[in-house]
Amino acid sequence: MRTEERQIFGEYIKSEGLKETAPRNRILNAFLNSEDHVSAEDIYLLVNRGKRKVGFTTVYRTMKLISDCGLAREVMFDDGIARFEHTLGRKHHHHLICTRCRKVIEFTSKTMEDAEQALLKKNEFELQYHKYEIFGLCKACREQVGHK
Amino acid sequence: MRTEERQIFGEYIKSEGLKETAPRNRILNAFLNSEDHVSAEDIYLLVNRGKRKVGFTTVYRTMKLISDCGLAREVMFDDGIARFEHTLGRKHHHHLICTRCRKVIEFTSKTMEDAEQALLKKNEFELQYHKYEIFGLCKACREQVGHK
DNA sequence: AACGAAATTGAAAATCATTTTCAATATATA
DNA sequence: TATATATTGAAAATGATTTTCAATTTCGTT
Repeated sequence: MRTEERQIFGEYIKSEGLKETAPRNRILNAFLNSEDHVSAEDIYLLVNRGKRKVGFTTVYRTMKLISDCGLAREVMFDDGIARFEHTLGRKHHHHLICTRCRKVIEFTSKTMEDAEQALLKKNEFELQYHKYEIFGLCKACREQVGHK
Repeated sequence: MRTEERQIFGEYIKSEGLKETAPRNRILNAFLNSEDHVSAEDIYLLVNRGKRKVGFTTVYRTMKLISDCGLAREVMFDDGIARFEHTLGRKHHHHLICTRCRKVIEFTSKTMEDAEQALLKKNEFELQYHKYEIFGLCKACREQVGHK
């Protein structure tokens, strides 16, 4: 399973003159089996549920490789913790983030994309990357907090 | 000058049972005379150009007071450095950020706001705050880098 | 004008996510 | 299989920000 992702990672490793190792494979698997928006700590905990241990340092380093080869994108919300989301075969999106339960909803909007294009042209700005993050309360949390 | 801002700060200080001090006034002045998007370090340097010195700690603490009383908003781009922008009499906006020269252009867009409202309703999400940051190269940097 | 309770200051230490260092270990090519 | 090179992970370093705490300042009250 996840053959395509493994292959991409393997080829990247090879093309960079790096080596395939057990810790790297363990971390890649943990990431591939994770849901979106996992932090380095999340991966560290997932990977170390079993007998053999992997250090924090290796998790950070390997997540960088996984990002560099295009399987993940690092996103930084404003709690100062880097999180990783899957990118293979997914289209670019933005986030609705619940500040109470930390649930993340992804969204895209053609209208917004068009407005952004116009804005870039008007300001003669060359896009590198962008983030649109909307923080608030999700439906479930709104109900629990009593905001109807 | 900046009477209104000073008054707002003074009243906030009083209403919270805090005290007016020289360091606080010096920091407030530095912020009021600064352009937008200054970091704590920027303020620290501005405030300490003269004879009497103010510590880093006090700058951080006072910038928090200035934010709490509504004169500033703390914004966090993704370089991990908190910056402060003026809020009095300014309307909410988003940012185009040049990754080369760090120039910041503010923008607003009715189209995007409307799209956001629709999105919030559709996801039954209650907005707390949001950020739309577009990173890239400004016109000047594009030319210097040779991207026509 | 001085008193004293309460707030403030700032230097140094603590925090916290992440990165670097470096000696010991593992990989893969010849 | 040897050997050069990459990897690992514990511990120390980093860098922005926060906390601690003893010394100092403020301000309402004498």
